[in-house]
Amino acid sequence: MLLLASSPTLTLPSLSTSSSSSSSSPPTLLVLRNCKSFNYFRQLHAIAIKTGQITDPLVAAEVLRFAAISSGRDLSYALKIFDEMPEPNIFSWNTIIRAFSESDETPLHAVHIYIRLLHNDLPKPNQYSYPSLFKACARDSAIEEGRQIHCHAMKLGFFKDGFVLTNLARLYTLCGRMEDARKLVKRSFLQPGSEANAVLHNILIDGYCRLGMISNARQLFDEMNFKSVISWNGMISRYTEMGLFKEAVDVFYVMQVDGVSPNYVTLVGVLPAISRLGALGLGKLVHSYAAKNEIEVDDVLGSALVDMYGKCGSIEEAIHLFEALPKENPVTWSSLIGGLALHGQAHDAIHYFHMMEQAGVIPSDVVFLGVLNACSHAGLVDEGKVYFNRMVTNYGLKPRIEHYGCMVDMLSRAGLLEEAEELVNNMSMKPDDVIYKALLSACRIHDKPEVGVRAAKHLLQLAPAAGDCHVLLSNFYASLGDWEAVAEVRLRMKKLDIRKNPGCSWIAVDGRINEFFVEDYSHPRTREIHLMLEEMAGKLNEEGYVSDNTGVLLKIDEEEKDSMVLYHSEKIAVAFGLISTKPGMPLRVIKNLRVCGDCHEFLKLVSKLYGRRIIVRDRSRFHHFENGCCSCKDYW
DNA sequence: CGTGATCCCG
Repeated sequence: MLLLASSPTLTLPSLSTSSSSSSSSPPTLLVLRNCKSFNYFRQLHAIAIKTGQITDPLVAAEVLRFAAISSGRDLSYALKIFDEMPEPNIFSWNTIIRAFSESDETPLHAVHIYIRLLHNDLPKPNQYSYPSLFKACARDSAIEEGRQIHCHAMKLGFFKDGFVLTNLARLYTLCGRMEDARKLVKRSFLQPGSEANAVLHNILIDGYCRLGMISNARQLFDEMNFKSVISWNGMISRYTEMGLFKEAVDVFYVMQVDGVSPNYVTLVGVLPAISRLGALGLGKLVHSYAAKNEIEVDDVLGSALVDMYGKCGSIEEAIHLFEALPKENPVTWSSLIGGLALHGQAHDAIHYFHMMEQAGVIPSDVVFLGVLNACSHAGLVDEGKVYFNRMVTNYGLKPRIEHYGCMVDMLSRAGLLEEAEELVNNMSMKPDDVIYKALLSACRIHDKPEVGVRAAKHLLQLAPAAGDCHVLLSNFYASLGDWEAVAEVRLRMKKLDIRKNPGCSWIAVDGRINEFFVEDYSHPRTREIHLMLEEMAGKLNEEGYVSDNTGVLLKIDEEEKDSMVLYHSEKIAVAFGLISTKPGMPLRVIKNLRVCGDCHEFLKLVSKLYGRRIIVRDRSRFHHFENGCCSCKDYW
């Protein structure tokens, strides 16, 4: 009974070797399969040895299984058990091979064991041996070993086995050998419509995407006439991963036209793309699809939905949905806190952070990014410092470059340029271009030329060919009145063909996304849009609005072309929204750059004179324009 | 006694 001391609630099989041992299946086998802890397992192992049950190959295999591939595995213990087996059968060989193939430290040890297995008087490897071996090679990028084992598998006749082939394809794609992987598909003996063939193609598509060869991936995808729902999910996720959000959403549509029903993973995969596009209508559709099709909104899908509502401008919905979700997962919290930060609701973000702590959930570094971002947008410098310190001292989290980015941005915009620069100089890693951009853009507003000149030098070194950096540099020198430096930057841009990022805004109307660039005349209703713009300008002028063309005159505008600010993309998008939606309907616009000062004033007035809520998400945050005011309180 | 492809917050 001493053995029971450490786990009194568990029931052990009887130690007596009398009548009960006559039953056909040894009780130890069942108990082993349900065993949860390693301590308890060692007791069972001891019992199996004591009772002689260990000589039963099934019991021995199960003992090895637990030591080798259960969650609390112990590889050296497993190897000891394996080496003490008198004549391990092929199941046990496969188990120990798999155990090492999944290890982080010595995956190739699986191959060493395999070499032992190749001796004549031992069992022959079977189709279950090879998937683990290829995984082992993939983990170690051991392409030469992989090739040789590939030959063995083919010689033994496993060229029709789906699992052998898919794992082999995985090995080749993970090693970047797309040609070899492709040959495998071409010469495979798999049935065209079989599941294994779909898996094989999915692996290949994933391989092309990993190498950035998205058009090869898409071509292969289009050629598949036996796509599984996983094939569709994969394509959607890969597009999203590469920032091709429109394409992701497009595939999501086409899959449904093809008659394939989206499942849980489809929704989780497509939501981030919808979020980035700010397509609230489509996001709501996904939400109701989940409800109608009894797809459970758990913490993962729930977090994706909370993120979507936040990024699509409906922070109230995000909060409402959050309340109904399980709250053990830090991702659920960071989705909400990140959303609140985007909307400038810093006090709410901090409030939820405290609730998270009270709920006993350990915050991740992403949660802190949300909190710091919120403090930065609201100018809460003291609070920002408190949470930055708390992250390090209370939670032992190392600040990443993004955290420093938030802090530098927060300090700079609050006018504390010297303090910001001190932080940059003392941070524990090399500052990147994002950091110097934050510093430099604030130097212009707060008139700190010395700090700015130093930041500009660093920026030119770090990002010698980036368009947005040069715009920033030009802005900065222009604010100093240093026209020679401005000319120099512009000459450099011309010589190196460095271009500004084209400004782009989009607005969804009736489920369709309408995209506008600066001075864009390509939309079918462009004539009406420009008449509307002129009407708006006239109406605003009566109210005393004077367009602020300074940016244009100084040639320091963020937009693509040096044009009249009246044709900035967000103004075009809003004009289009006004003529294509019912009076009183809110307008939701997404923009890829920061809103300029003139557009900000313009939209404030439009919200008042046209009686519309205008919700604009720019590169860093939301602006809710209503009745002549903006939610950012002009601090952005 | 058993192996493959899709999955939330930066």
